[in-house]
Amino acid sequence: MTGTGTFKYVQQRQTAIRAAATVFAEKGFHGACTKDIAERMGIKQGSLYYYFKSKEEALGEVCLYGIQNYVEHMATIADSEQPFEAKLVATVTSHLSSYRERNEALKVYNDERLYLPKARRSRLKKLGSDYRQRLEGIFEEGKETGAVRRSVDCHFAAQAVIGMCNAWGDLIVRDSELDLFEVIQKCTDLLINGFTKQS
Amino acid sequence: MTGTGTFKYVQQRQTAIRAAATVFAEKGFHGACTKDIAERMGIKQGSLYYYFKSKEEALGEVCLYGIQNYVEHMATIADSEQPFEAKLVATVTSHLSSYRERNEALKVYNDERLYLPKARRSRLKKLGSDYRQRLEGIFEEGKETGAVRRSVDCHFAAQAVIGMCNAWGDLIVRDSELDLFEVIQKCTDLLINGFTKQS
DNA sequence: GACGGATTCTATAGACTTATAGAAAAAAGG
DNA sequence: CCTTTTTTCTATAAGTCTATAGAATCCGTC
Repeated sequence: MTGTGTFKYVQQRQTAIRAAATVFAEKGFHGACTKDIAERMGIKQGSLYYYFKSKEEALGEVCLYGIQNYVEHMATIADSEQPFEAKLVATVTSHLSSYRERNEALKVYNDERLYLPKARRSRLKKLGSDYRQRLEGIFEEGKETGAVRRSVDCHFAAQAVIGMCNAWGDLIVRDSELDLFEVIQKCTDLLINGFTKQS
Repeated sequence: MTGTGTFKYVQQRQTAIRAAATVFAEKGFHGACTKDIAERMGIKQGSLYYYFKSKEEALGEVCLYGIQNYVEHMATIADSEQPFEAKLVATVTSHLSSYRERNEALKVYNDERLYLPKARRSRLKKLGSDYRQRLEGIFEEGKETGAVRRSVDCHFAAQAVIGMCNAWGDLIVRDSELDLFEVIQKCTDLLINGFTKQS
């Protein structure tokens, strides 16, 4: 039935998650139908239920897959021994790179997670707010070391970084020609000028 | 039939648009059903079609209603005789205020417009890109007068402003306790520090 | 090549939605 | 108060979609 640890099963479930990510990103959770997802992975609609108990479960897996990566990465960045600016650059780089690597999953997390059943949503919410808090911590640390201007509101700053990354992430997903490193460069430029003391 | 200019008709169509905005914002275009919208305005599902030819038309009207306001306002700002910083503040203020005043419609424009039929979508797209171009123009002007740093990419800057406003707008719609003017204050602070020369 | 589990298929029940048609009610006008 | 117009209602056709059940196929192993 389900949950078997076969080789193919694990592999195919992964493809299923990616397929779902693509379709959800394109049509939204409610606009997408299970037939679309199944077709994209080359199986028939009914067969999809071999991998997911329900459409909602598929959404949950996509959302998790979307943020896992950069949320885990954040712990490393925050705990590292780098100066404020380097941490900020690392954060933006990690966040925006995730949009390229994981393609649509992160976008789906941002746009569709509120359609998840409550239990699953609050688990994800925790990951999200951990992320924000750690970022906030980076700003506070920056204030202590004198890198960040005294007048900066760290909570606001963290939110602004995330918001900006997501806004650009959307464009990155939509337009594959967009130069990722140019975007990273300009975002960090704006943020460093906006938040740090001029030397 | 339709299109009559009766008093009540005009008034009710307006309520219909607002009702649709709320429901679309909450459940997304595909997740919302015409019954939800009708109920919210106190009529039965079928009666909604007295005001809209289709669900898609409703979405179109909501999107238009969402941006009309601040897009029109932009022309005034761009053409005015203020220094760069004042124009930037005015833009952010106008954009974020729209989120409060027009409630969900602007959010719907951002999140759901891609589900519109092509013809309608491209008309809206034009409004959106006019907006961005004018904002870009403000930055270019700022560069000429020396307010904006030479290294700034005006196209990027305009996109960043819009992205940041939308990210905060989302939070503003979701959390009605958020202090609008505090957000405006901090956003403009970040942007001015990020893009202009320090005095 | 027969067995057993893993994977996919077909078919369908049941629920929900949009949009329309025509009747009914309400409001306006003379 | 009767007529006309506007607005809302009920009922429903036609379509779509999720999820399940049971049959069929694939595939490695003995």
